[in-house]
Amino acid sequence: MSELTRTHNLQEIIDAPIGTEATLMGWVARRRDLGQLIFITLRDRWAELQCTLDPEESPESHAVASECRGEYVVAFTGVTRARPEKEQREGPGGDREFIVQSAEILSRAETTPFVIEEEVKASEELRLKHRYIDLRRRTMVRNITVRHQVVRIIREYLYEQGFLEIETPLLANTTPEGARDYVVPSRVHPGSFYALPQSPQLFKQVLMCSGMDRYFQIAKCLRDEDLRGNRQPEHTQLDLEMSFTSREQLFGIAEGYMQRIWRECIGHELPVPFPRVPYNEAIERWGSDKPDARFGSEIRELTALWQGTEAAFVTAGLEEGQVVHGVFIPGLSLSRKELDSWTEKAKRYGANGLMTIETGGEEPKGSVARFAPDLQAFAALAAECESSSTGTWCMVLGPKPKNLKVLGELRLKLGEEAGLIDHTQFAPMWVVDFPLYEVNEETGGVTAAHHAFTNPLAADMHKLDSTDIDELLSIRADNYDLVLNGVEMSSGSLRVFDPALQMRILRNMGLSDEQIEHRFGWFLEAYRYGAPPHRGFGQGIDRLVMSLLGVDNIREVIAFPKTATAQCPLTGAPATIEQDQWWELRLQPLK
RNA sequence: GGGGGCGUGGUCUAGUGGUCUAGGAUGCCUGCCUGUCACGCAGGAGGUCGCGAGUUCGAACCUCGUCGCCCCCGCCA
Repeated sequence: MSELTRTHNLQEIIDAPIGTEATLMGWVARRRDLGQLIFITLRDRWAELQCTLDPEESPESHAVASECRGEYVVAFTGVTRARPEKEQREGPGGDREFIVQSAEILSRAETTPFVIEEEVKASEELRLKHRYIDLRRRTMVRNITVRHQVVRIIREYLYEQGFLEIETPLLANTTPEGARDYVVPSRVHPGSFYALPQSPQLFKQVLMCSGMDRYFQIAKCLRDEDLRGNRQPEHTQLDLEMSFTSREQLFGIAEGYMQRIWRECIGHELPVPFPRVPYNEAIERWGSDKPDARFGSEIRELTALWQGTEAAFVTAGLEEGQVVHGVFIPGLSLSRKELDSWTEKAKRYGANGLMTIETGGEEPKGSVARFAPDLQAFAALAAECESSSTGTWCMVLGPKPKNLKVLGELRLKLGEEAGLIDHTQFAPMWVVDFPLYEVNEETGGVTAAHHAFTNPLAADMHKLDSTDIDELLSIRADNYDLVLNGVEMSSGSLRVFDPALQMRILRNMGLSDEQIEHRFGWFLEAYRYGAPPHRGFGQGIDRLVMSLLGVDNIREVIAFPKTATAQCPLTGAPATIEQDQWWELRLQPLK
């Protein structure tokens, strides 16, 4: 092979003055052989450029180009020239071509398993099996590049703010709660196992006890649970923790880098501060702790509008103390068949049925329009909520919590159906003050809703010693989720830094002092030698990049993702191990 | 753990019991072509219809099992 050196990448030669001499290297994206003239579209990570091989210019190069096939790696030496007037094209490099004076094939390529094109037709499985080929596609280059930019911006921003980037172990201990752990057998200690961290939670809190003050890490988090379109067994998280700081200061940090990311990556200005919405209010208004606020149609209580109705089932429900809630979907009009399908959906979410009233039309329509005591009132309320009275009220009758849950789900689907969601918009919000505890279905007692190290809200601290389950469940935590377009982006809290308070919370969860000592002893001890108040959060990087790029599959923003069954089609992982490895680890598979 | 969808030349797909000797597009190979840019034109090669069993005179097509992929619920920060 020759001693050629690349002088320019394709973006550099496109940006250079016409007439620049260069040696280019890249992949043959396309070859157009006109018999005499041959055009080769060269591709690298940066760009694509048309290279012209004219036998009158260089017979040798032309001969080499005749041999070139798709995905051959070539080196071209020559000079850029302005394209003839009529041959100019829109887009980067469309004004020029590269006249090749000397050509060399650096590497030949077999026919690829699928065609490299933007609108990729190959199955995802095949793309993953040959991911190195898939990653040559412009969209994948863009996704991976934007991901890089996101991480770079986060790092730069946090360095400016005085954060220390500190690594924590991957070989750690099993976490007492949460998801299933990935475990790693210890050869040195047969029968003992490390667990791969579900997050660096305990380490980062202990780092605060060390006085590290402002910590962050771009950390891999691992959990052995079933996968989804936006879940992978290993995902990347911005893990962050700060001492001596208020909630507002912490929000300012997150808003700072979010704003910078959106501005620099896609030129979109996110207004700060993001709205702060208490958990209880989010549930009331959107029926969800992660509301999609890109559209209105918030949930309204409509019980009053049903007083005096002739519909027996409604009257009966109201007498039992049930209530009516609804969402108004502007522009929505349901056929008989569509209504049945939506009713089916509502029932799947737990409702007894779906009541609709279509307003704004000539005739009153909808499944319960004829029972409405005052149709005008529905139209008027619609106009007040959505500044339009043309559309459909979708209502459910039942206990309030169930109504809110059902409508929370329906609202999203109906909003999508009615085209109310502007997919170019971003609606971030902080949802704050979640319940500290939730009911533990197995024991009937309470367990930590988020994790056991979340500090209660100061105003609710006095309820901690209550023996009443409902009282305990009403305790709010000093925690917060960053929600964007209905997706949870990050989650964090003020941590318990008083060992005595931590004990009370763990005891409320039904743990004995022995269990607490065994599971969290080392951690609680760290808080006995001078612990600062501190708070932090973890932010999912994969989901952030998905949202930024508007893609709905997490695999599109990860270079080497796993399949839905947690396998890697490229490497074949996970795989069996050799007999001597079993032996060395003192393990054997169960029959 | 449960439910649903898919599996046909390299790739994407048509085909719902006999018309299939499996069609198309794209890719690949050969030839022709000096301004193409999804180049064009002509010709050619390429298939265990995921795998196994069954039903049937006859199966890409129906049934059962199995494997793989995707989506949803459970689960999961």
